[in-house]
Amino acid sequence: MENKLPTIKEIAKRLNVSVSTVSRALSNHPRIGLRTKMQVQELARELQYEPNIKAIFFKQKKTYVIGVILPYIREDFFSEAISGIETLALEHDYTILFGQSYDDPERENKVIDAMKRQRVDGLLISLSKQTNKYDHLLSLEKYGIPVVYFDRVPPFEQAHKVYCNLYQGTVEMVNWLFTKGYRRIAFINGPDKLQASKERLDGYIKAVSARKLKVDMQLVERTDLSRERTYQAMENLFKLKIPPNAVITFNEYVHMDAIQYAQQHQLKINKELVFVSYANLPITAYTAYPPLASIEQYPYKQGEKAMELMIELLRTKAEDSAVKSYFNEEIAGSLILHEGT
Amino acid sequence: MENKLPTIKEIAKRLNVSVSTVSRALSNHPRIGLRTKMQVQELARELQYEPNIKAIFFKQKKTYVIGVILPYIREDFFSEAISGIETLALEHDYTILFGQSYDDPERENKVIDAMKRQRVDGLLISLSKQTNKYDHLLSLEKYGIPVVYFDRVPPFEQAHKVYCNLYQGTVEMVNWLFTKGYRRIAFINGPDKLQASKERLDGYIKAVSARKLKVDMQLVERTDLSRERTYQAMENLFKLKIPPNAVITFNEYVHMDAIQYAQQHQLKINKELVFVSYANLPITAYTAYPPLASIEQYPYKQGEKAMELMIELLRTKAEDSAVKSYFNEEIAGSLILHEGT
DNA sequence: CAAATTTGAACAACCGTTTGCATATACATT
DNA sequence: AATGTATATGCAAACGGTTGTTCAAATTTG
Repeated sequence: MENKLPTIKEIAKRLNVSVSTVSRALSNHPRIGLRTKMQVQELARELQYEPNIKAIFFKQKKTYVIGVILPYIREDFFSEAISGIETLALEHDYTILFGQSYDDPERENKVIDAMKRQRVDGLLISLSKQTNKYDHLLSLEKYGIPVVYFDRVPPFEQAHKVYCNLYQGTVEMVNWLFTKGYRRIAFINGPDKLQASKERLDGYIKAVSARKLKVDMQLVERTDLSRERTYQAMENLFKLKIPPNAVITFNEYVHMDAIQYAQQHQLKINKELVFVSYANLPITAYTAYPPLASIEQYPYKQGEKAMELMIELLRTKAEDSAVKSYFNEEIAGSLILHEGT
Repeated sequence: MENKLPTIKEIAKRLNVSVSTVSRALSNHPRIGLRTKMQVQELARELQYEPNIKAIFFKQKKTYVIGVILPYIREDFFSEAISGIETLALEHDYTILFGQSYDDPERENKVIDAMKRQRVDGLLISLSKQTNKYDHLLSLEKYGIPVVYFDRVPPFEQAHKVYCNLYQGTVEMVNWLFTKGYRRIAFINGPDKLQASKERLDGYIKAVSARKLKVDMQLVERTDLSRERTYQAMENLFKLKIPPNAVITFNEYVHMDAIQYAQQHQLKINKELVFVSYANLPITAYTAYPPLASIEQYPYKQGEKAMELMIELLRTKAEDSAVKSYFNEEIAGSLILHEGT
């Protein structure tokens, strides 16, 4: 029963020719006679022969496998991103090896090691929000495994990156709130370490100060993205003497937690205060209080772009590894207004 | 710069010994002298040698890679399932190769082929809802690549399966609605081909007839899971002379679409009619009208279980491939009531 | 018709590692 | 001194392919 996968040897033996002949016949080498070629090809078809890519890759020192590591596949943002990656990968005959870090640097390292052991051709990674040591990643590059970071990118220059710049989008969003008449705009930001937090904050400060207003740092809170910390942030904001009438949240998971807090505390959402956010996840359309506006971060596009760079890196690697410049691909986030505002 | 990954040969050359000696020294073979062993091990450490697992696997004819194919990673159900798979896989030193079918049999086959080419040790798959040909899958098993189906399982017996039985849960859910006083219970089912649809319907019919009531087939609708078809189903139900006062939806994506329809048509949700569903996704907690009750299908557990079976299959494969019985693992879905009912 | 050229196919090395078997010392035993 | 026996190491084959080189036969050329 256990039909072994047919090999080139098997074909050679049956046809009484050498393996090299079979190999060449299959790849249509001109030095092989027509008769032999036909015979080999027919038998191959008959046996449903498929070359053992592992053996070939092994020789070529390529695996055609790209590792992808992201924090939580549950988050729509990342499942969209991996879809972009996968689709492009498939088109170029790459396959993707999957791993989650669960925002835990230790697990992240474990997964990185597993991928290294599997000898992936390259690695796409969106960093855990806690990651602050980069040796594991850097060592990959030393061994010739290119790494492209996307969305959650490291703070240093020497890396290939794809991310969404939120600075301009944030400025736009704040301006939009101002034109709608909201003056007291709170901002619940994410973890300090993330570049994305810095960009958002810079945009916020820029937009507020452009109105010749002093930035009130009491209105700027921070959350580690846990529900508890978000509740805490909301509490701090709403016990202020003059509470905000608009809240910008770091992303829509924070948004939903903030909304829940607001509901529990009888705040009149969309009346006495409004919410705007980042990510523009489709799921919010189904929720009771979607953000009035949200900044689209194009996860699918980011994934695609990251994979595109990877393919480029792998293509040029062989040629001149001397030219060592880094890709730094910025996708501008854009403000999406939701219905009925 | 391009530090090649060090090989056993490299070490052998530097120490002027043979590769076999190095290999044995590293695996602590007793026939190697202490001095040599130490030298080899030290140099290995120094060069940060790591064995090329690909070469070893190639020899062993194992890859330690398990393919996972599912319809849409975006759906929480599947991202939970893959997390269960991944975690267990990692514990057993397996890595997972990822692919989505997007519910398209053609793409499904492409991905299956890619996985076959990559010579995965085994395949876990949740079928596309359109799949009705199984040759691609069956051919894998012929070549000794075990396949375990989860959640969306094929209709025939000869396959390893893990799924959630919804029959009993559905009976419970209908009974619960009855005790709450709802008598006119509609049912928006999913595609006929899915076993899951059949189970749900059987449970519904069983529970209704157990009350000595005649099953009114006007109350049973079907959707292909698209928003349009769900709207259509809702329309059919609510133009009945006596419209339902409770609706069971196939899953929570259908639920959310149905809710949207209800809102658009000024139906008084949770007043003149109530909704219950399947899947029990956490996201519904954030929505305006979560289902009053939902049947938990334990995606994480299903993923874990499927991987567990796979590990078992791979473990026993070597031994006696004669014993060819199929695993058929049923996990009972359970009714979860939501707050405030 | 011998020499040169083309054609078709086999040989062998290689990728990195493991492992059964052979070999070469050194030492102990008759 | 001859034999036996550990002990430590090397050789070579194997996994499934690719590819540069060699070699023999068939064909063309002068």
